[in-house]
Formats: sequence, C-alpha cells, structure tokens
Amino acid sequence: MDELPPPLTQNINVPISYSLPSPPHDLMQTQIASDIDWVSLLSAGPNFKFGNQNPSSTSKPLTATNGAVGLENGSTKHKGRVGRTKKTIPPRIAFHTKSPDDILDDGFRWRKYGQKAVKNSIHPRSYYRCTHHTCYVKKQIQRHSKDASIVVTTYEGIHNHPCEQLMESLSPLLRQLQFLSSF
DNA sequence: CGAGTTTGACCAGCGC
DNA sequence: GCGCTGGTCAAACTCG
Repeated sequence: MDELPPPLTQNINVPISYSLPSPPHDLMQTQIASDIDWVSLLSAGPNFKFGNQNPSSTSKPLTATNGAVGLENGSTKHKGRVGRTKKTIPPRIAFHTKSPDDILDDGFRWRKYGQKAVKNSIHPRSYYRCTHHTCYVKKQIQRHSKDASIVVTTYEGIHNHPCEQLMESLSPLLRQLQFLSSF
C-alpha cells in the first residue's frame, strides 16, 4: 500500500451516507484509496456503507487467544497471537486524506494497540481498534511515503454499534421527542 | 484509579 | 529452512 491507487478519477466529499459521520475537515477532500475495495466502493453508489459487502465480518477476530507462557525466570511473557490462521480478508476501505492531523475524527472512539515502522516509508503505521466492547473494527493510519501531507486511513470491518458522537449530538433531540411523545 | 499510549517482543505468512 | 515483514500482544508508562 505504498502507491496511490491507479488513476483516481475523482475527489469526493464524503457524505454522511458513507458512514463517516463528521468529516473532520471542512470540505475534506477524500480520495478512496483502498487497494482492495476501492473499485467496488466507487461503483456502489451513494448508498454504500462500509463493509456492507460482507456482513459476516462483524464476527469476532479469527483468533483472540493469546499465549502466555512461563519463562525460565518465572515471569510470564506473552508469545504473541497464537494459532493465527490464514485470514479471510474482511472488508477494508482506505482513504487518502490531505490533513495535518494523523487521526481523523470519524465519531468513533479508538484505542491504539500498536505502531510499526513499515518498509519503504519513513512514517510509522499506527494500529487502532474501536473501543466499543462488542465492536472489532480496526483501522490503520499512516502518512503517505511520498507526500507526508496525505494521511492514509484504512478501516477494516464494520461497526456494529451507532456512532457515539452522533448519538451524543442527537440525544437532546431524542429526549425532547420522548418527552413530547409522552403527551 | 481507570483509560489510553508507548514500545519491545513475539508470531504467522510469504518469498527466496 | 531462513530471513524479512506486517500485525498483534501486553507490561510499563502517562494522563486526567
């Protein structure tokens, strides 16, 4: 994922129907850049939702078990992910976003679980997981190797819960509706 | 004190 | 089989 996707024909402003609840930057110019699914996304039209292509991917990660093994000194030390199998590729969408900020405020809460230097890039790749306890969506964030002003954000999986930020902003309205509907 | 981040280590997959 | 690389874990640390 080092190269920009071939001849991107368009810049798009991500509408809310694309499940990016709040474009982090005004008139954010976002290019669909997934090396995997960007063609299907482009062809899917405005009703496309991330991950709709494969609803089964809301299931748990392939293997969540970790090996913690005893060391000779008596301490325990994890041995990384055990039993990892050849993984079926979940729906992945990547964006090229021109932004000084690495992290797009997409309305969901993310917890960083790793950072890694990647080959052919001076910029490290950061790994994030959705903090929602039943949600296993992941995203990777990396600056483009050739243009540091471009942030490549890759989403993997589907959120199985509403956007918290959106719900927060809607909650006063919902309360008002509930109140009014009680009459 | 809980939630989130940093970071070094570990593991699987892949190419040679 | 070996080395490289990407992805993940979890202890230690930071922050509010």
